Amino acid sequence: MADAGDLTPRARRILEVASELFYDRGIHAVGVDTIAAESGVTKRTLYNNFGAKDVLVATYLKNRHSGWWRGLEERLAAAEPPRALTLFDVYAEDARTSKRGCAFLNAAAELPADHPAYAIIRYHKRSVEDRLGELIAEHEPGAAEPERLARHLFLLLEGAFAHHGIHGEGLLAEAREIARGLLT
Amino acid sequence: MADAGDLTPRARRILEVASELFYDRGIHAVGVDTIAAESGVTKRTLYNNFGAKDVLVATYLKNRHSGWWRGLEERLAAAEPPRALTLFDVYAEDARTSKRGCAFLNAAAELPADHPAYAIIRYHKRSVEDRLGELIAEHEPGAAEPERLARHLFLLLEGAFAHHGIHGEGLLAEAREIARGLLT
DNA sequence: CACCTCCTATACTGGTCTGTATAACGCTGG
DNA sequence: CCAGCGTTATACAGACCAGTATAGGAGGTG
Repeated sequence: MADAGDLTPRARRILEVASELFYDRGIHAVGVDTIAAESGVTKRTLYNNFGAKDVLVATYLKNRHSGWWRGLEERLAAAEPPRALTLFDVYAEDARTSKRGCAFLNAAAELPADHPAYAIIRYHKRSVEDRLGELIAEHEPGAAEPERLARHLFLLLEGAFAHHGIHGEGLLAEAREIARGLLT
Repeated sequence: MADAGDLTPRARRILEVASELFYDRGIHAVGVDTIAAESGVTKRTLYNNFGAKDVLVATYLKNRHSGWWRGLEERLAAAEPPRALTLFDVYAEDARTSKRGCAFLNAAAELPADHPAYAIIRYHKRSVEDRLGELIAEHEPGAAEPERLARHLFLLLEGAFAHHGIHGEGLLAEAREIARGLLT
């Protein structure tokens, strides 16, 4: 399960196509034949590069995390305080792009807990919560219960994203407003 | 897609088995052959009773909603104020039973938006949010922004449940504590 | 030139998917 | 008794599933 940078051009293409299909239709609903055909590549090439579907799934999530994280840090570098709200902005932008919600929550809902991708899901979500905690700490250095506030905002964020496909538009904007009211 | 009460004993058995399998392993991961075999019934009987897997899936969620809702109202009838927190208790109890999180969120993550079951998912979650709004209104009749508070607690509740399988124990208890602090 | 790596093309294995066909059995109500 | 219904048992269709086998082509490097 290499980084996307280590991949040959064909392998990168396979990963791109697989990522889009996994996200849009779900992981179990997409077969390797479909991925190979849509990538314009034979199945042999897919298996030479990834070895198994599970590996491709894990690579999909790992790559999605690192790309998303890079974008987040870029946004944070240009953001003005309170930067914790920037996380809500980034989530809202993701939600605007698609109605399928969070790729990581969707994968977690579909995969067994011992799937190799599950650790990546945990890592991603823990990273988000930890980063949120840092952003809160930098804005409110003397807060009474910083961890509790971080958890509070994290739950708002994740609740809104989890319900994006079910509830409809505007939920993340509302969550952002609620979060803004919780910050001094 | 009948109520569970209208079903023949065999059909009820099929629905029970299918419900457990769908919840534990995911909908796409469970085939009708498995359901029929585990129910001690032939596939013909399954199809005579439900007609198609999609119908069985929709019936699974519809039945799960009505059973869960009955349990919720029983708990609410015996609860002391603020009864909004009883919803957190019920969710926490669900979470204690299984690590697989919310059956409705999981199904939504896996199914396309035009699947017959999707409307049931929307209905279930809208019902929960509406009921939460009522419980808040009865406790704080003069609240400044009751809808916003309801949305706030709803997001805490759903965020915690969505992350139950990822994050580990205790998240719903923390969400409950946060919610308690938001109620007067 | 020879080698090596990546790729193509095609076919296949063995299994699972949803859904249907055919025929017979057992119970229950008229 | 008998007709009807839900059921059993077995088999099948046609498609898809993950993954492998075999053989050979294209391009660069020694």
